[in-house]
Amino acid sequence: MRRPTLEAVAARAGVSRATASRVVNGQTTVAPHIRDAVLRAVDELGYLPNPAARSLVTQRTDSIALVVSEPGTRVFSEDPMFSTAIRSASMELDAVNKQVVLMLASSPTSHARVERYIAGGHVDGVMLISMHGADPLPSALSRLRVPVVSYGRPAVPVDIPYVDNDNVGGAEAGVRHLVASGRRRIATIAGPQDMIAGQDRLTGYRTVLRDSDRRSIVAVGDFTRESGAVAMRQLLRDDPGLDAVFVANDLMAVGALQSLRQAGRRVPDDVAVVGFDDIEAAKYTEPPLTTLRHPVAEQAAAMVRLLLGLSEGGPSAPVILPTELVVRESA
Amino acid sequence: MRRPTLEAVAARAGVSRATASRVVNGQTTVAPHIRDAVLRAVDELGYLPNPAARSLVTQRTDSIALVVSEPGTRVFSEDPMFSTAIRSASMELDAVNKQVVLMLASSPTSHARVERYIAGGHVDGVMLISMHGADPLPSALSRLRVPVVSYGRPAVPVDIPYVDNDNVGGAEAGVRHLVASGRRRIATIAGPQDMIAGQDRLTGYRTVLRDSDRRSIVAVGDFTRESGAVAMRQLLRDDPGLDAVFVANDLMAVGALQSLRQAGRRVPDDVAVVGFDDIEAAKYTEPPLTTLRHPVAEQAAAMVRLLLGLSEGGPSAPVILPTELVVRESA
DNA sequence: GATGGGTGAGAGAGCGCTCTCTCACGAGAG
DNA sequence: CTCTCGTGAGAGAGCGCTCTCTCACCCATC
Repeated sequence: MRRPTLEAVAARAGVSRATASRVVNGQTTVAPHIRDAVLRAVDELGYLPNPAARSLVTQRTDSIALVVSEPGTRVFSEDPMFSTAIRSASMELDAVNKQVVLMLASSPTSHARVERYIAGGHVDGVMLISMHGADPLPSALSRLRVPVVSYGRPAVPVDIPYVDNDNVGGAEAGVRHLVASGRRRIATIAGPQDMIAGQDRLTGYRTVLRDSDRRSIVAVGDFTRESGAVAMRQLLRDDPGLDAVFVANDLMAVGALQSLRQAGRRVPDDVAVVGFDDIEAAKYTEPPLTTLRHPVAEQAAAMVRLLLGLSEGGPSAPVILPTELVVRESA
Repeated sequence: MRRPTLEAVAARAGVSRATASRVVNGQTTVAPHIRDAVLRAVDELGYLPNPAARSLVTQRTDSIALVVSEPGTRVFSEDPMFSTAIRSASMELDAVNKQVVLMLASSPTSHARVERYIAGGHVDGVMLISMHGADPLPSALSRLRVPVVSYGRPAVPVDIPYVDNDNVGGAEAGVRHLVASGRRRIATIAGPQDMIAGQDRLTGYRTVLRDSDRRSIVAVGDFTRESGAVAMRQLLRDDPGLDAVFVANDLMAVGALQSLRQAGRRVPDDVAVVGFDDIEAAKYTEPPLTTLRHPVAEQAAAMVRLLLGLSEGGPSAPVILPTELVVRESA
């Protein structure tokens, strides 16, 4: 006993399959009483259109791939940015009745699989969250004839519209806050330099330090708490006299705070700390973290709109969202 | 200029469409030289099977829905359990070439949408992450003729195989640890009582307290940091003399630690704290958190295997995974 | 009263694939 | 040398839907 087909609905309503199809798809060129008859039949039979059959002829799938490329296990699970972005994009797509196909690509094998999948026409569009510079996916996907947008500026110059936040400007604002509060020796824990966010936030730091005649003191982390803790210990060895540190994301700032505590430095009295992202956890550190807020959910939603607009020939200019300094107790 | 079809491949290789199909689908009843000719044609044309056409006849979609039901915005984004589970399930499904369709259902509207989607035959199976007791989805989905498995025991008794961790046993171990270290007045911050994890962890707490002749002191949170902070303040008001608190998850424990700090209590000297989950952040609290670890990734992977087994008539007995006490400095 | 245009419904051709059924052919047995 | 059987390849039906094309019918117009 299989599922009812449109044929069955048409038969029950006493109309042709074509008319039933028109009603199901909401066309208006159907007389009201016929329309009602069809809808009643749909209801009685519990009819639901077969998506495969529909896709076959319409050449649409009504689903969108959300590709998260090269997610380090820890980072993906721990950094709430991912889940926030995924959630927001998902809700935005739900609203227009598109489904989200989630693809996590970490190995060359899985990159190839993703590429084949997209090329195979399983989805109508792709949202790419790719942070890593060496990632082959942005260029690979941009060659396909599927609309692609990116969350964050792609690391390699490639013709993909994207939505990003103002990483440089945010970093500048954070470091300027430290300068303004009289800090002299301002270090930074930078993010990975093969990621745009890592690069840009370091650029912002350097710009302000240069303009205010201070020396850069740089350690590099990989956006995990652990790397933040390690980098902070190294900075304290390199320059025991530092009195502030700008950390490229909150997760690393959490690690840095722990290292400072273990080294006996008081925050903010001895060392001021500014983070980046304003994750929820930033309110619960000891002391609460001064950081730069950027609208992750809005960025993801904007990305969805960009993608949907693209399929309708809309504009494909990058969207850059602003960043806001949130002052708490750490600086 | 559309994509090459199997017809084109067959023509190029000089065989029938049926033979080309056999080769593409890896059947062995094809002579080697013909097989090679077809594969060469596939390669030259860049042929990829049309998934809609294939699904239409095979009645399979090779994709699995991952339904996260009723995720409070904050909890979903902040609790790393979700991303860990999603990641693990996704990787496990990738390995068998199944795609993950992610559906977040939070409102009655979206519940209906999910149900229609599943009933519509878009997917071959469903993995349900539903924590809320009043959630209509478990029973709704179990009525469909699609295999369904659940991450965590469903709150309402319903015939869905599931994988869960030993919440009761874990809570007992945590509280026993507090008893063994000589704590007298042991409170708890319980999780929401319409969630199984909330109920079971409270049950474990109560059992041990009863067995050791202590009085229960209970506040209830909703698994967010904020609610943990609020609950802790309330407990301190209710019983200023408490010397330990068992918190039903780490996120709430983070909030509780903050409230204890603000109230001037030292941890663990004045008040010992035990959490639950062992999220990464537990290592970075001040002081680091003693907690109960359970294997989220393994639980998700086991859920995938359960689902895949189900479609092949495998067993559908619930799987319960063990929990382990991780002693750090907070208790 | 004949003609023209507009509207609503049906007929039927595919979309690209899988799979059953059929058939051709060659080898081995009698 | 004929018959049987097994193996490998082709023919063709159909999966369930959309959409174009066609046509019937009604009303307004001259």
